[in-house]
Amino acid sequence: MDLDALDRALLRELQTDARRTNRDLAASTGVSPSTSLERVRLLRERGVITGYHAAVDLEAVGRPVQALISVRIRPPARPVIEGFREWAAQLPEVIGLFVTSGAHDFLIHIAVPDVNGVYAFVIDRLTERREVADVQTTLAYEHVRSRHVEPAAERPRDRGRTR
Amino acid sequence: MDLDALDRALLRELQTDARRTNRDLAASTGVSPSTSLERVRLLRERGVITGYHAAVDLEAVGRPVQALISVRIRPPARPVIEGFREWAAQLPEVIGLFVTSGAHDFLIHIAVPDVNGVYAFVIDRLTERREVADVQTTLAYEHVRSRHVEPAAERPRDRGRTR
DNA sequence: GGATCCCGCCGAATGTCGTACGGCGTAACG
DNA sequence: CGTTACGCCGTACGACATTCGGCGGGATCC
Repeated sequence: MDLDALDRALLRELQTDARRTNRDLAASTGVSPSTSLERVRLLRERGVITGYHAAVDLEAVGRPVQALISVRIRPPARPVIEGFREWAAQLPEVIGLFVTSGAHDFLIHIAVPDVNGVYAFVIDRLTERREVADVQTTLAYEHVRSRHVEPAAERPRDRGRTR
Repeated sequence: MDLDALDRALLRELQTDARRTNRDLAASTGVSPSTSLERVRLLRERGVITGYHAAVDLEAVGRPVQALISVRIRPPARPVIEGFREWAAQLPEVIGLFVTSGAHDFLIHIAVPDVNGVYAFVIDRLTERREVADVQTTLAYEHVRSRHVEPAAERPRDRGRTR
């Protein structure tokens, strides 16, 4: 999976603003619109770009309080882990979750209207599940997402001309 | 900040696919294109939608290994916290970070090419900073993001007709 | 070393779309 | 019961996405 300079430029632009017009993309990357369109199509087809999503402000939608819930699952066997993951991932309070190593097996990121929502999530919802052996709650004062992800490996490919 | 059923429907659609055409949005929500366009414009203007971003596959860009690094900062004073946050947020390995309560002050989410990258991040980069008092590393086997965020408060507003 | 193949880039044409604007119906208010 | 205001709709225009054929440079093979 090699990405040349043009691919990386397109990825950077689209991560910053997925609604930029193809013409703008072409202009800022220095290629013709048809080329940038084809490259972006390939990036999607190859699975490099998995989708385009609108980002919403959690405060603006009435869920300003965030928390991280560490959960230990017993037994930590595959069916149990996967079952819990699917169940947790679609709870309305959950906006993300990690399957982790270490003392706990999950780290669940939730956003709720107030601190009571955090408490309710832990003592009402999580306790529904028998496999939950331990829970540890951490408030998140802020969640910063980096602007864009840079590809790591860079073996420059040079097929065709690079006008 | 009240969002009616149409706003919520538009938010749901745009979180799933930010590139859907306005005509499609209008058709699937049952309003005219001019109405959906105006509503989306208002959602952006009010700050409910903060942007549109392409999602990239971390494996496809050569960074398949993820980890969560808990960091304790000393002293946990505002200038120190904010300084560290700004510094950490723009490191290339970092794809997100939380400012947390509890035993640690930060939870840093990184994505790197291999496990050596995790080790290097901790012992090379983090040790550059004097304010880092303690570090704890957790591997993340998987990161699941929920499909979309539902607005919490729903006071139905009913301005104008709702054909 | 030269001819050939291949692949990616480009430019133009077409159908679709985003966007602004004027009018209207409904609901709320006095 | 008259008035006001707000949001929705339809239309028109300019811009855009998308497709297709052709071209040029690099690599390969003889």
